[in-house]
Amino acid sequence: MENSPSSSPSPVRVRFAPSPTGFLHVGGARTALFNWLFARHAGGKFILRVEDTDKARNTDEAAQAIYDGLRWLGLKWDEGPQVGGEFGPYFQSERDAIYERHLERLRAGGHLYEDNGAIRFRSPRETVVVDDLVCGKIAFDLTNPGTHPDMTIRRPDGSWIFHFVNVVDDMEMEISHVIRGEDHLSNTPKHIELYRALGATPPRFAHIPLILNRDGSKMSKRDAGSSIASYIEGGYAPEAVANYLCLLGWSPKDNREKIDLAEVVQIFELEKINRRNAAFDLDKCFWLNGQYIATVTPGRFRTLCLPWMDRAGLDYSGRGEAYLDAVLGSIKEKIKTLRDVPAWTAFFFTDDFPFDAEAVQKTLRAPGANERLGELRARLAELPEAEFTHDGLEPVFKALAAAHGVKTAAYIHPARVAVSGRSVGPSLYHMLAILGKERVLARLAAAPEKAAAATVV
RNA sequence: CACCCUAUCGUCCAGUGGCCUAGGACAGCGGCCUUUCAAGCCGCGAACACGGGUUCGAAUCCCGUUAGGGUGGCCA
Repeated sequence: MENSPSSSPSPVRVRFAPSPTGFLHVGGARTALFNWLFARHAGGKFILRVEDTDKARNTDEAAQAIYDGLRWLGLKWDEGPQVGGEFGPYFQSERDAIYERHLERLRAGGHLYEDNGAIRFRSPRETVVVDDLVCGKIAFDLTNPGTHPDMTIRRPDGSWIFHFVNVVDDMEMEISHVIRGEDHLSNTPKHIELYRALGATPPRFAHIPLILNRDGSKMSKRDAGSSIASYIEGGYAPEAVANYLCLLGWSPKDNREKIDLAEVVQIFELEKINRRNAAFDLDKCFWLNGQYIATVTPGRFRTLCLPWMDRAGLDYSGRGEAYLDAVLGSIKEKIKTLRDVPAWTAFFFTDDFPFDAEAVQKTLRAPGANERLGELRARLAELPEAEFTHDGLEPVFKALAAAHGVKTAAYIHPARVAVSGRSVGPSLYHMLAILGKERVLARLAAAPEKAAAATVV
């Protein structure tokens, strides 16, 4: 009565089988991630199958969001659309002949009957035990047709119903473990009936808990953070999102939050997955993203930043790679998302940078600001080029402030706004050192005029 | 309505009979530092849903209640 594991070790083959809706849901992404982790851990295959039953229109476009999302997360599939494989086609819309064949087998076995033109599967009416890797053994009593009606597997128009094609595909593709959302748990006994009627041994099942909103409601398309695209567009690092998704229902058990995906592959086990639904905490994902950005290697950080700088039209190539890396290094531990990159770096690459109205009003137009900028410029002009470094600049500011009996901040703030147009940004001395003496002096000199000209809202 | 799953701080996760006056993280609050900050550092508040058992002993096991989620489609 149970779908017990076959005694002979079969290769691990798992699949992610989304329907192409035009976007990749975080819940789906996590299901894909867990499948991928399990496959990688076991040295098996991760397969992508597009369940586009009776949705022939725009399939390619709609499926693209899924490909993009999975690739972005780093989840490469071993078989499926665009990469091929021996078990294709990987679109249900192209597997009609296969379904027909199995339909005939069921018909020959006396498992089917017609109902108003639709085809139904006659349930054996037994108690079916699902032995789930996450949920344990669960007995479903299917003996009552009133509560468990025979499922339809084909519509009068010839199109197929999910339960049937899903089972046929998993069987044909030799899927060893079906790892899917818990919303399918109650359907699993029906699927097992189908496998048996088809003379097949059911795969192992692992139903993972669902991802809900913070308030416990079901996450819908419109909820913030429900689409993977929102993370791509929001300036998240894929490794941060993947890491966060791992932590929803699974944990390394040692209170670590930041953990490399490569390490998760090593220690991931389906049996350790929580059985409880998880609420999605966008704040924590955001925080984790900041942690990743602050600690990635300079090379990786540059790779993450460049698309954003390109999109903003920044010409960052003029001063060379060392300059670029110095600039990026100065903001790396400060920004929380890649979205911030253009605004935080634009002034490093052009003299025609915008001035923040509020910063101008509050700092540059403050009483005495112009005088201080003038004093500062005079002192910095005397500083040798070679000492235009963090350590060389700091004493100049301090000495100047001390001489006037004011806090160093009195010079720091106007200087920051003068050279960057903003009140927030990288550490000031580092920022000045990267810009270099010439540009700093020029900007200090130009600031009063710019402040006067700037439109304040 | 029936069946299934679940039930530890606001949220995520740890805890699998004694190490728990329950630990970590995010968020919140307070303080410190400071050259801005959505930075850093320190600290505080915050939970075992409820009721019965079992046991020398229960967050951990059992039963019930309640709550949340899922399924019951000719959606996937």
